[in-house]
Amino acid sequence: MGKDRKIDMVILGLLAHEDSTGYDIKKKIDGPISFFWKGSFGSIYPALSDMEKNELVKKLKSDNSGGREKIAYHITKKGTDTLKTWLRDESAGNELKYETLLKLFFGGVDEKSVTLHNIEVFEEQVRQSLAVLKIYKENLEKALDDEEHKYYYLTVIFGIDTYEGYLKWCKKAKKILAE
Amino acid sequence: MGKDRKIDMVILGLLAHEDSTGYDIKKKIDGPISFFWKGSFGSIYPALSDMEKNELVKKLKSDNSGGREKIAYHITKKGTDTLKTWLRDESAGNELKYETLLKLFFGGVDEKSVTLHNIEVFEEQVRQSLAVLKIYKENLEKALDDEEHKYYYLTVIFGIDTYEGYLKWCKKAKKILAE
DNA sequence: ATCAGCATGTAAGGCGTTACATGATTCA
DNA sequence: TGAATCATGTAACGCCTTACATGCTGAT
Repeated sequence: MGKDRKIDMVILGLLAHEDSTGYDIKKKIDGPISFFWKGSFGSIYPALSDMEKNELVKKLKSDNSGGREKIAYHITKKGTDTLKTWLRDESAGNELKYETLLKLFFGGVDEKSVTLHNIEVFEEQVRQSLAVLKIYKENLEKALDDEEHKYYYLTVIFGIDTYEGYLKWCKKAKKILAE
Repeated sequence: MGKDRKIDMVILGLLAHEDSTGYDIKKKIDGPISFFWKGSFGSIYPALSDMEKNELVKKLKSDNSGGREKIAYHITKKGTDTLKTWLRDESAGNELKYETLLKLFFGGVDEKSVTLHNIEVFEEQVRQSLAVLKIYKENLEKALDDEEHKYYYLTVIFGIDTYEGYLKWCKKAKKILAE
């Protein structure tokens, strides 16, 4: 019976920082957040509507100057309270669906070369993601005195540490398989 | 339009190793696989039915001796081929929904102590999972000559490497926040 | 002219969870 | 007797993705 939609918290979190349109929110989710969460228009717009009905967000008067109408949203007091309640709730469902690991686990069904190739593909993806994260990190280190940026920085180094661990594992795994 | 249900592959992968009932499959998923994939009865039984219709698995004659009837399934040639096709497909959607990171990212909205506490809760969970994985690892190292166990072993050390990375990050993060 | 990007939204449908329904056996 | 475990399945419902519908502006 839930009302447990996490996309609501993502939107509320972003709105707590600044008023945004659904389109803006989508762009932000596709940025650094995309390393640990995803969201599509098909989930963002309905979530905004629902939250407006529940008075967690408020529509600002739409801007019709230039282009299609733009509807920016502002977080309400009730919205901020909801966000804080969620932040203070210890329980956090960290659900991973790691298809790479699944393929690895069942690798014995097929030839060894198949698994080896899958590891290499994974390694390449990780390397690319890591490169992006390192650029984020460098830019952030120039502005670390800003308290707001600190939290962002922590998620970025989380990604870097994790991905570096993955790369180490890839090397190890290839060696073990070759034996 | 997809027919892209990954639970099918989990089931097929497990059946490739040995004939099992839906109940058995659930237990196996709740074991070591649970670190990177989840599955409930509500998804397993319908998946088995569908795959039987599509001739990927075959019902073995049910065993009525003792307790409720037991229906074991066996993977067919078509099932094995489907599994291999998936294994050989490079694309792997590694979707993470990391609520801990989400809370961290929006931590600036609330007091610092809230984030600090969330990190500590996360740290404790990781520590516990790590302990379980290390037991798996020890047991596996006694039977590493078995080629089948090698793949299992690789997933376990993946978990260990990853979680150790998380712990390192937790320490770092607490320090940065305290500054 | 045409295409990419801006911008909002709906519709269909897949995937999955939780809770429920059912019922036998084993053990305290 | 009652709880736990074994065992299969269905129903209701929630969440999300993809694809579609719509239409403006600015650059090529």
